[in-house]
Amino acid sequence: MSEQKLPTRAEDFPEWYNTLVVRADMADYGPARGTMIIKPYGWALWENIQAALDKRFKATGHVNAGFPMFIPQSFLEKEKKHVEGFSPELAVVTIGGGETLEEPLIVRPTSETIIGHSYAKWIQSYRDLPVLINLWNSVVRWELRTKLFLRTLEFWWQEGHTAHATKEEAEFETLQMLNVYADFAENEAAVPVIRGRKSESERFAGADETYSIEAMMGDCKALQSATSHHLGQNFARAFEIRYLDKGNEQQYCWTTSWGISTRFIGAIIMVHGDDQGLVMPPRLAPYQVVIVPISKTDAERAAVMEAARAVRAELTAADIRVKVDDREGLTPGFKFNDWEMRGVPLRLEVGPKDLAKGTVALARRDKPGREGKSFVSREGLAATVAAMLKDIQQSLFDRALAFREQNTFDPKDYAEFKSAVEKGFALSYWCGDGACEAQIKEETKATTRCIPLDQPGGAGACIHCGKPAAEKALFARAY
RNA sequence: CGGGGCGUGGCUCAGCUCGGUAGAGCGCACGGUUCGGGACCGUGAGGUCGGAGGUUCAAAUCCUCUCGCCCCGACCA
Repeated sequence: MSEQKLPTRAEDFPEWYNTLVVRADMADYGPARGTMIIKPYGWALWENIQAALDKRFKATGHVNAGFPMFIPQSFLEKEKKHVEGFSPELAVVTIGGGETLEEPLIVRPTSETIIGHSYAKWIQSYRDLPVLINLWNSVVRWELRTKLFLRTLEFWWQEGHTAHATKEEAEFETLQMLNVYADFAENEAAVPVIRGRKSESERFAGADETYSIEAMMGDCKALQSATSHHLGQNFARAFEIRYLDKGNEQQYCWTTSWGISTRFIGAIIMVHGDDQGLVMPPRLAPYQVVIVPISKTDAERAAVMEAARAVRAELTAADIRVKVDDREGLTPGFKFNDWEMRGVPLRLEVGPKDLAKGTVALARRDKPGREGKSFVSREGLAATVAAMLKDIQQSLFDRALAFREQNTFDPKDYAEFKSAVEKGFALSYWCGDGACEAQIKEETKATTRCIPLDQPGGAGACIHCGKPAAEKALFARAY
């Protein structure tokens, strides 16, 4: 149950987020610093995210498997850049069963190394390729500053790991999965994203190329929402993942990895949420419709509850996820606010007046007050509701896209650039030089989020150093 | 790790300066009146005041140590 008054996004966005996540029953703090408990309501959202993604992974030929959480320390050390990238944030087990271990075990921060070990054993011939495996698991990274869903010591995610015979196939896979993520984000979560390539400094430790989808949050900061890595032959060489080609020659495989995490829940919250609370995209919402029965007398209550259950049955039959709020002792007004905070896309009210008229009241979460409220006939209700959910889904996407475009700038010079990244995204020509990038970061706190795949074409001068630049980069302050 | 703040019922906090019977609001339980936008009344349960040591006739309050958490700076899906 919820209390009143959430801080507004305008007055304190981080506080709005922290309060909301806990109040809306999405998650709670774990007892160990930086850990997170995902509560049933939050996990229900994650399950819907998983289902939407898993369907897409299967459709592109992938299969799921389970890999160990513990990785021999020596594995991490086999790929040089990979160790360097991850060693500061590893959790290491040194004691097991009361004995000091001969070789410490790493709690997986990601599974490239143990995958590499296995693929080396499994792959002998070009006939064994490609290997297309996905893992649903949790990983541990010892972060210093944590925030529920966005950065915690342990987080849940999926990591895909594939091995291919050629560079081209691996490249295709990397971009294919990037597109899967973009499709999921936009069409399931109603989160508009920018697909792009990471700069060298933002690249995954051990990758030749990292791609990401980037989204704008309600405070105009960027959130990397999923990544897809072309690992080249780096892990193949480190772990001896080789195959015999048709000409009977040993070749190193080309591998990829790609992931999206519970962090994406943070994106959903920060993209769609408003000052009333969460706004769940209908396609992923744990409950798409909440029915609030309204009655005074016992007789009314019995009749209203019967109608509520009948409506639930009708909507459930149409594959709509419905919750009847039959809690006693709470006023309807309280329940309205409660479910608005939890972000249920559509509220359905059934009261004595509706029974008399053969109607129900519908209130859209995306449109507050009278504007979003309508009274509709019980006839054909499932179709009415389904259409409205579809409309809400679309309007959430449209609104988020408009917001991003409104806050994305094309600065003419570096002075304009500086104020642009204070306010939102800046799309600017950039020379690609790491030192230049580092200076921009120091001066503005903005980083290159990605080099968008969709480029305007042509060329220009780097927004910072003025050197010739072939591509525009997306700059923003980021989570 | 550097700087700042805080630990008192489930939650938010008051009490500490000036030592003397642990408080409030919210939440929770029960009873009643309510119910189409966050209802109200009554009754009640619940705390070794983060921990250890010290000073004192007496410590939430004073002293010492310790643990933990939050916020701000260097790394990150």
